[in-house]
Amino acid sequence: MEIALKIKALKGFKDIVPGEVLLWQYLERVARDVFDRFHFREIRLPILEETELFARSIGEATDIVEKEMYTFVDKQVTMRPEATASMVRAYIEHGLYVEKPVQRLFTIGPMFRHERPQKGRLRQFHQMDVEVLGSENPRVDVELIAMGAMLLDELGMQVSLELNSLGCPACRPGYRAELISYIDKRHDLLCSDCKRRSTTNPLRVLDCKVPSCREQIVDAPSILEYLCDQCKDHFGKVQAGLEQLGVPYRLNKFMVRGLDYYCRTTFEFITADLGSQAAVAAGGRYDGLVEILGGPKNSPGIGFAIGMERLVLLLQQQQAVIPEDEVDLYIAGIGEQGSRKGFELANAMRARKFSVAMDHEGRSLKSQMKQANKAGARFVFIIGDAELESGKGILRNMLGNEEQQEVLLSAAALADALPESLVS
RNA sequence: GUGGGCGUAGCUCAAUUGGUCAGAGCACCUGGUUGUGACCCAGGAGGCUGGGGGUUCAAGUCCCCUCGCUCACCCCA
Repeated sequence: MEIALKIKALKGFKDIVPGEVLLWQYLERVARDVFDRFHFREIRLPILEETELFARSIGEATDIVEKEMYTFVDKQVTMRPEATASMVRAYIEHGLYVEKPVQRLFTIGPMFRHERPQKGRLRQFHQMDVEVLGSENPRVDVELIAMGAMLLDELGMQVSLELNSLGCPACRPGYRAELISYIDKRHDLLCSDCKRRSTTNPLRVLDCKVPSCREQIVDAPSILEYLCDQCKDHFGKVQAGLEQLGVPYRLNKFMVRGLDYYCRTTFEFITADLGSQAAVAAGGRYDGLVEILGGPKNSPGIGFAIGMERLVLLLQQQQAVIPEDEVDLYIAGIGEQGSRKGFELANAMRARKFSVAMDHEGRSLKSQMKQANKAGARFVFIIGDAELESGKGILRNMLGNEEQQEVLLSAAALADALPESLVS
């Protein structure tokens, strides 16, 4: 170890080093392309918001708000634990609903939750968040879900889609009461967590992983049987739409949400390859949220978030196409004069849109060739005393075997000698 | 907040019952006749074995404490 390098990144905070960044960029590139095809526009949002925003939207009693937020207590501001609240805040603040009745937005960036880190779960993590604000049409639900499926498919992900409806303020309370009475009858047979849940968040009992609890809830009342006519109709159209587009899904009447604002359609794209962090993307409808945050009444919304760390983990373990780092041209100078000329050419070639690498440490030609190879250079241009003398450098094709040619020591000649496909 | 696993070179890991055990592979650097990569060969650099204390003639190797990492629970993307 060098000098006291004692300061390390915080627990749950990770550097994404250059070798991994390629994968992240690939992920973002594919995602932006898909979002664009579905005509979503990017919005960039602040990372810090008033604490109140999250308390009101996510819910005071949720775990996120109760114990996982990074809050500056003396300032009443919080590092965002998710993006939907900010998205809706911006939607209201800028009157976006006036500019365009239905807004289709996405944002990409870091989120912060103070949880114990584990596989696929960090304290600073990254999400791609997609939202449609201003439409209640079930076709929007279908389109959004289909987009998620298309994105994951294009990334080569093996995931499955689970779907449920949570009802609305008109029908959920009735169901909740039924469920509570069902749970209470079996209270003694539940695990300790579920005993606690039965009062704090009874719906959570439905997705407990303890086998004995699962046995108890197999016959629990299903929300789907308690949906009001409007919700039932809406959910039916969502399912029909998914079938029309050929998006496979599985009904999961036990799937619930951790955030208060969700209603009606909820869905998760899950994988079996990430340990306990199975959800790579999840979301749902939140028709009351805009109004709760002070926006216009009757402003429905739906969206979902994609966990980028989780996707990167999957890409890595599924050994998906890992893009390689490479440069077009490596300039190898021999001796002070040669590297001096090379230095000038490198700059000129970069101005001509070629990516160019060069060594400044006075390495031997052999060493520079090795560097060029490692950098993934397509071509190496060699300039030494002899070349300065003749006015022509040696252009070597690194992909072929021993293919070399002489090229005048000028950026114009060099650019002509290189394949046009390299120009970026 | 609760539980389990683990901490030896940049990375992945070895080191018999505590006694040349501080190593290998990869990566890195330099060479293999004057100025040419990938493969190969030869050298080299790199670790106070996470930190502190204890037991012992002797400790990566045993005990205690501490810090860190990791997986899982809770919860969630």
